[in-house]
Amino acid sequence: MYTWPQSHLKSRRGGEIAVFGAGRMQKKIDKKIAILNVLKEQTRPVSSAKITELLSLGSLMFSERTVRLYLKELDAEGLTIPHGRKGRVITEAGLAELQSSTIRQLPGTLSAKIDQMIYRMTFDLPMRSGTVVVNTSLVDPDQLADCVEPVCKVFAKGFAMGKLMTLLRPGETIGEVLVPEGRVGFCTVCSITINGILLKHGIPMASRFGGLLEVRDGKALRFTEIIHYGGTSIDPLEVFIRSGMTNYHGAIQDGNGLIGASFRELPSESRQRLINIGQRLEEVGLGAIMELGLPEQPLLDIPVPSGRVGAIIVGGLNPIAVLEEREHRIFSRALSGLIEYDRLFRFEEFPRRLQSYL
Amino acid sequence: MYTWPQSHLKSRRGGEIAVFGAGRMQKKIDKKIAILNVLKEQTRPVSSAKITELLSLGSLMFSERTVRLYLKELDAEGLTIPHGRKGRVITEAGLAELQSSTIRQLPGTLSAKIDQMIYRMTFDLPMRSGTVVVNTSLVDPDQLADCVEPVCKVFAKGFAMGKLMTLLRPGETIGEVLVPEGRVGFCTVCSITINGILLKHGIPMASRFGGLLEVRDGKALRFTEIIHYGGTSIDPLEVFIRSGMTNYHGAIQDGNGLIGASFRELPSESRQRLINIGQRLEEVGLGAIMELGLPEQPLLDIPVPSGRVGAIIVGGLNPIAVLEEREHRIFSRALSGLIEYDRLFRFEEFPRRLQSYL
DNA sequence: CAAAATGTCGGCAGTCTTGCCGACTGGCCA
DNA sequence: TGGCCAGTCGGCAAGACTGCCGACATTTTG
Repeated sequence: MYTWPQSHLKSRRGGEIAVFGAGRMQKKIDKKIAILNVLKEQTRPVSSAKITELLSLGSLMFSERTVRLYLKELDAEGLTIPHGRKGRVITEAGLAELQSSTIRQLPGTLSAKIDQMIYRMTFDLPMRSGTVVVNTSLVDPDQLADCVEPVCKVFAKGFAMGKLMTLLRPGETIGEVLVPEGRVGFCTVCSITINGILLKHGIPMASRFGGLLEVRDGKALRFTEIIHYGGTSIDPLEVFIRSGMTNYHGAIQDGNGLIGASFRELPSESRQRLINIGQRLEEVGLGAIMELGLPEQPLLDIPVPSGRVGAIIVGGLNPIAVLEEREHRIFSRALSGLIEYDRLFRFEEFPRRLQSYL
Repeated sequence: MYTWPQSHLKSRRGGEIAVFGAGRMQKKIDKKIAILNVLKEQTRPVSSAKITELLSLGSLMFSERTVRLYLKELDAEGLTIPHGRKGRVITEAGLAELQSSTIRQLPGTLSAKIDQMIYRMTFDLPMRSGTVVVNTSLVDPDQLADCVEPVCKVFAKGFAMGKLMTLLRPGETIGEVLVPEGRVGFCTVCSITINGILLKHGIPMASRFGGLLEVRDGKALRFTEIIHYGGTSIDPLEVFIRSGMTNYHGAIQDGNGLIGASFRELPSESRQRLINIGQRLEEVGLGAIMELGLPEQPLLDIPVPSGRVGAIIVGGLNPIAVLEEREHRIFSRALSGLIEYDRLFRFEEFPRRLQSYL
């Protein structure tokens, strides 16, 4: 299956021509794989529109009609089966096919991991319960105690994702991270939790890139460095923090500094709904939207495709970055795992809670 | 010019559909802009084949025929003019058009900078003269003296780009970097010099990503982290080094460690020529090719598009990374500028030369 | 329960993309 | 000078992509 005629087709002259285009058949295969990949993540039948939407999260842009066309082909090949008008599900054969061709994927970029996490989290906004995605840092409790004040200030100034956090004791695990003896796990809500919540409300928010955001008087000014999620295996904010390129000191002092933030985009029609939901997020301590663009309008000079709006979301790892800035080497892991919402507490409680870990 | 019908075209039902695809017209515009961008960099007429080739350096994949089609349209719009069979050049109007739509570009990714540097360098392999692209690190001469041995070892073990380097005195400048009083500028040849040299020989080598390469017994094993050049504003290797994620200590000790390297690809037919040129590069102290894949074959599990081969190139910044690993904070700038080839000397001279800077 | 609303699917047609070919030009060599 | 080669160009047709529509199924509403 999927043997393609393999450009033997060098024309008499201009022999190189066939080389540059990846080849038609190859493109088709790639698209099929992409679709199967989306289907793989879902348990219930998915419709073509939904698939298109999910695909667009990963910057794959083709129309709903085209997706439907491919689905038809996939049906014919037995890789998917239609479930009436509910949509399609992937078959065993489809999974196998995916397996065999998964080798031609790049080693896990962050986008992939983000998608996964979004599917797995369960937080329900009206119920205020379920799991959220968190970042975890392993730190020496004494060093942490030293930095209680600036950490709280990062929250207070709104440079953190929401107002919530939690602490883990030695021996506890989160995802694949085990808190070792003599350390404490410092968890903050990861900003992609927002994406997850929005997706459950039918708003497909796509993460474009993470970067260092220059703030002036507490307002977002511009990105000084960026790394696209689609092109990295390591979390951009993690990198900037470890490299000591941030400047939270200034940010919490007088509102001028460099903080971690990320750029996302969503369909223009969802804008108003995002504003409504954003308000409710603030109420439950998960507010994170720093800026929201206008349809078609560049945001901080960053252009958005037509029909979409841009948004700036503050980085989840921000509070812990002040430790690194104080030359304390810490181990941070973005997207480390899921945690129940009711295990989180407001940052104001942080100093008191920390006592029991010292 | 370039007003597009702007998706008012919501169909009666399924109103969202039009949103996901970026729109046909938009796609066309993007392609035209891309072509104009290529043309802008060139002074002499360029043919459609050449343009396709250059375009493919930036992962834009469409066929030579398609480029020709667009060129025709551009001609008609007066943005380019055909120069007989030599090719096309961009017109004033074309440049203006580019200017006005340049706003919808992302802030300078590294790819863009790489392209620029490649065009500007002038090194000529047969003549062994001209300029090459270098990375510069500003370091305390005493700290540097401490690390002479490991630095030389990185070169000796072949974990550096070639065998050459140079030193700059306080007050000298390279690109936009000025060596301050009390520091010395440590320059190594940047690995994209290879791309530039190859391009002059008609081989379009595209840089895909930089990453941390795990070496086992001195052999490349796999990438543990990667960042695509197309998606970052900051040099990946710079980042990994600053984050302290490398392990040169091990690499030069027993051949097991983590070093900076980058993944590139080129057309399959160029493979043999690359081998030949690679040999000559070794002779002039610019050897950097660690691994070269086979056509169609994944290299270190990294797939390549059909008709292309992958290559692993060692990172130019590698020698200086040992300093960072010894906890010496240094300032490094990849792609800092151009320097004359004859100002470089072999690393064996490094200890002696350094004396005069102490 | 009927009517309306929402959402899926496939057909059709127009546009975009690309492989292939023949025509042509300019350079090189016998 | 004539023939061969390498490279460019445009025409043509097949294939891919997508907008638009009508046919239906399911859900919601009054």
